[in-house]
Amino acid sequence: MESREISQAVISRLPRYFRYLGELRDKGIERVSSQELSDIMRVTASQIRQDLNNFGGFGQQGYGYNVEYLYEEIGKILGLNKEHNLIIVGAGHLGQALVNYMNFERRGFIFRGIFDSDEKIQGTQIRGITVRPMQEMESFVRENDIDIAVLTIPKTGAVQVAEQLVACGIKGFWNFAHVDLHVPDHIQVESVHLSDSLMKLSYNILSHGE
Amino acid sequence: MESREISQAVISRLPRYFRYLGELRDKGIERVSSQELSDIMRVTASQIRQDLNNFGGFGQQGYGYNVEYLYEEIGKILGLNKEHNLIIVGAGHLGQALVNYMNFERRGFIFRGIFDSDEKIQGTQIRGITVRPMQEMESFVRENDIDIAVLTIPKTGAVQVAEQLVACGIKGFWNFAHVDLHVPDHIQVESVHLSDSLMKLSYNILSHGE
DNA sequence: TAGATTGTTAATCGATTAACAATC
DNA sequence: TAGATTGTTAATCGATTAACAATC
Repeated sequence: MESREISQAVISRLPRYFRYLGELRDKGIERVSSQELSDIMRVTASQIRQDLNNFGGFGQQGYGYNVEYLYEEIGKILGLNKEHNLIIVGAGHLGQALVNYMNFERRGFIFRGIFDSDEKIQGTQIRGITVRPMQEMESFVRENDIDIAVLTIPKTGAVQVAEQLVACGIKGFWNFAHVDLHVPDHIQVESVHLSDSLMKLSYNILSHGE
Repeated sequence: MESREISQAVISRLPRYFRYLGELRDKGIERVSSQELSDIMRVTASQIRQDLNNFGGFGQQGYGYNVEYLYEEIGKILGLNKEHNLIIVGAGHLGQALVNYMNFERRGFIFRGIFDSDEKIQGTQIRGITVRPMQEMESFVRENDIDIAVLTIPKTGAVQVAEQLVACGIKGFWNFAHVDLHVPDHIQVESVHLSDSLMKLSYNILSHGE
């Protein structure tokens, strides 16, 4: 059952719905119609209804959607009701910034281990978590039920590290290395290519055709 | 002239072409066909040709594309042949990480100023750049020909800071705050919503329908 | 019940892929 | 010239929007 795949375009929009619903909830608003949400979020009401109905009928005709309920349901769809165990590979500036960012933890994404090949920082702590040598990574992942590896290492090492982690049964990568990871189908990769993003901005800033 | 707008889907792929062409160039490879590039990049050859032809005929029948030339041309399309002056607003962990990341500078994105409302870090330096108080931001932007503002502040402050910067003539925002910025049409926003990205990964990790 | 608004089907739009004539 | 490969048009596919019957 549940044979139709839901498109990544839809999935990409869910966190945004989740965010706006959270804000409505925090304001104490109880119900919202697709049209009201459409006005706030600047997407069509049609798209909102279409998107939500991929996952079930969360609304009620003549009423709209219950904010609290829809918020909770989207949270569940996104897997935010479960804890995720993460490791971070690469304790440079970006790795440290991510570990220090509290909001991930609030959503159930818990950093369990930090790994780095630089001996000078091994043994130091970042937000109470010890930086470990790379040699310990594989056993750590196996023994601590790690779901997600965050790669904040230079691209040269990333492919090989990813291979190791695949062999240890990792489920997904949050990849900040500037390289495309090729992993088996059942393993997920979400890449954040910061320089690609900046280049896109650079393009859009140029005045085209006037 | 140049009346047709080029879709953001195409623009998003340009940095990736640029990256692969750079790698081919570094390997000393002189020419590449759309089919070869297709095999390496795992996109269709048709898409590559279609994408490139939005900007002009860079290839040659029977030969393919000259790697060096195409690399340079895509760089120009992305505006990488020009320097961009950036400021960063918010000198927290993420802000520091971005300032410290050398590769942006290599591509012509130069951090000129850092601003933060926290008096304790004002006056300190990050990679040789002094952290300034927010009050100095507007005049700094006006006097230093700043194109891009990188927002690494909490979402509560972001909207108001963005408004100020729009009034100072900023061209674009690289927005890491967890909020959607609404700015006039001629101003560009490229958002990096890290938690959205992580939630998407979380969804994809769940085993759906088996 | 009447009004409101969903869930869902149908229509449109845009993006991707295929095909092939042009041409190096 | 013959072979290769582009540039570009046509066909397909998928995603978005519109419309409306179902129903609370």
